[in-house]
Amino acid sequence: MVCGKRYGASSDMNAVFQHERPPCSSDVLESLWIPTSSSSFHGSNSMVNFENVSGGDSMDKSLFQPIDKEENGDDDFEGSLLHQPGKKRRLTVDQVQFLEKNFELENKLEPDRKVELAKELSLEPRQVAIWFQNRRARFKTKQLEKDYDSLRASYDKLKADHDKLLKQNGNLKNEIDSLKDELLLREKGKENLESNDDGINSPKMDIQNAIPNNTADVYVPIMVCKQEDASSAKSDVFDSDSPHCTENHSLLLEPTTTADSSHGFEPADHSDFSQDNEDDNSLTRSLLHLPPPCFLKLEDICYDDPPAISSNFGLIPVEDQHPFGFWPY
DNA sequence: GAGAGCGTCCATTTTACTTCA
DNA sequence: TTTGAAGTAAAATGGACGCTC
Repeated sequence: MVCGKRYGASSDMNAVFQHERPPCSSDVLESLWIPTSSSSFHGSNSMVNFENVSGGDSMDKSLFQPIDKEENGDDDFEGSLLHQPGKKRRLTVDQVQFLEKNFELENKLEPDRKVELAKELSLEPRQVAIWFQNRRARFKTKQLEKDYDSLRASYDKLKADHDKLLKQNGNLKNEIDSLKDELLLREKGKENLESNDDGINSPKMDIQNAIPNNTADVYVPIMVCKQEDASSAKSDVFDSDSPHCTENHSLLLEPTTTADSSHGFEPADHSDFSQDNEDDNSLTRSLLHLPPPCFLKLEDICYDDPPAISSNFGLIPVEDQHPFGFWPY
């Protein structure tokens, strides 16, 4: 339990007051409930100016005296609101209003202030203390309700954002799957094409013939490109009559200078491929089983417009490569 | 350190008052 | 119009706990 904690005067007190009314619902008493937000106060002890609480000089202290016997309807009314054992009386509108003003200034009650308020209102100090205590409880309840509403609104907003992100994630996954399917279809079509063309003048034969026997020869470096780029590039290559078509068969392979390599090259670094799941790796492996690339001796390559490739082959970031695997410049 | 006194907080009860059938 | 039950809000109570002396 936390004792002695102080509730600071909330800036929302007016809002609180708007929802709270004095314990009176009769028309006569309701007409007396006129919240005054511009009342002036005096004194270093933050006490509400008695005259100003209920509308100025016209309001005298009689309003804080016991209400009329007939209005009260109490036969044993003694003309005082001082505590009477066994009798519980509701505070008058003006008393409540006066207390509200003081509560707005300071929701804690110092002993001196309590006595002074009690004297002003013709109440027992104990009654004033109890009123402040109950008022703090009501204020706390209101604050809890407000906090709950605020938290609820935040939660709803976060949940909406979360659901939106989940939906976007699902859409992206679907897009990835569709792209994978498309890639597989292209690979299947390629294999079928190769099986039909197996024989003389097949690209495979050309490629194999183009592989030099001397692995120590200098080969044209290769580029690594995106999976889909490689696929599309291959399609273009095999469908093309371009004299440079064979250059692109090395897209997925890197040159190696190791003399003991049986083929003179090794599979390209797969780090640039999607590594999210095993499917991607299997796709990559399947791509590696495509027709061997064509390696040309450097001196055999003729460039109409030689690119500055010597330092970029194999180093070009995947993202920066041309989508079709051709020279990016 | 123990304890009395006083305060607040909290849960609960009591009471006043309103609404409605 | 009167009346009593039900509901509500506020006043008050009692216990637990913290702080000071």
